Amino acid sequence: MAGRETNPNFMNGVPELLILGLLRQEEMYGYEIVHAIRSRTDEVIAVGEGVVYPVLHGLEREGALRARRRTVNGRSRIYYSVTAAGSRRLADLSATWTDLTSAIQKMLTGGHHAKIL
Amino acid sequence: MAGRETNPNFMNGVPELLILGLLRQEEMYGYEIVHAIRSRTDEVIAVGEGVVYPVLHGLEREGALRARRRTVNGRSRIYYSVTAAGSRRLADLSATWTDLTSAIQKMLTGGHHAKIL
DNA sequence: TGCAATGCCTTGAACTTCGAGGTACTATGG
DNA sequence: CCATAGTACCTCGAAGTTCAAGGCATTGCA
Repeated sequence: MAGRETNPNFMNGVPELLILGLLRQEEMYGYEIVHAIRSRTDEVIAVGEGVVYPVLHGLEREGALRARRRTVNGRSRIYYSVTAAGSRRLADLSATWTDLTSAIQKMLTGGHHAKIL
Repeated sequence: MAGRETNPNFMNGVPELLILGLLRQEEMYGYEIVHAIRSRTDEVIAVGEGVVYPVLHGLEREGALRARRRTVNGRSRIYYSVTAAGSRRLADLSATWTDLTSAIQKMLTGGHHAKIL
């Protein structure tokens, strides 16, 4: 019994956050995003295409991204840009991420002492 | 083809990190840890017992934690404390976490511009 | 007596990511 | 001319976590 009420997968939405953050700065296509995340984080984070493409499609379906097909150098690419809804979503995810990291920071630097007995 | 070589679940080990960080400061038992995480993070993070107990058992099996059964107020509790190996593990996880957050921070504050074409 | 809280534990469902594979086209080099 | 590597899209199954809920036993309180 006792309704646990934990939080829904507190660790989620990071790939989404990264992708939206990237696209806010600059229009990009999937394949480019995969490599951009890798290089800009110096390999610290390396998500595969199997993560990026589904996220892209999901965000587009939700209206957070706008897709535009363009051909460059004989190559067909799908460029994504952030919509107004996407900006809001990004702000939300950013806030959540900030809360999370500062919570963890607080825990690690210790110094509370509120025992339960 | 093409060996993707992404990083193994870059988001993992956070519950472990939190638990080790907590126990480094002070000996605790499972049930207490669950509530401590909740209260010290102001509900931002709320992991359930289904997460905490398995992590505790795993860390003990690896030798990162030492368990000691004690009875307090007629209640049997299993107190865990961090071993030397546990401290090393904590240092590793902390470093990984720091790298991860600063990588994400870097991505979000933008300003790189190293396009791939 | 009955209910809530304490304290331990396990398990199945749900969700994410990983890793690999598939298709197609272009550029390069032998 | 053909083979290989790179670009660019996509999907799917296996693996790994976390969630939510439940079970069990004891103590405290009304």
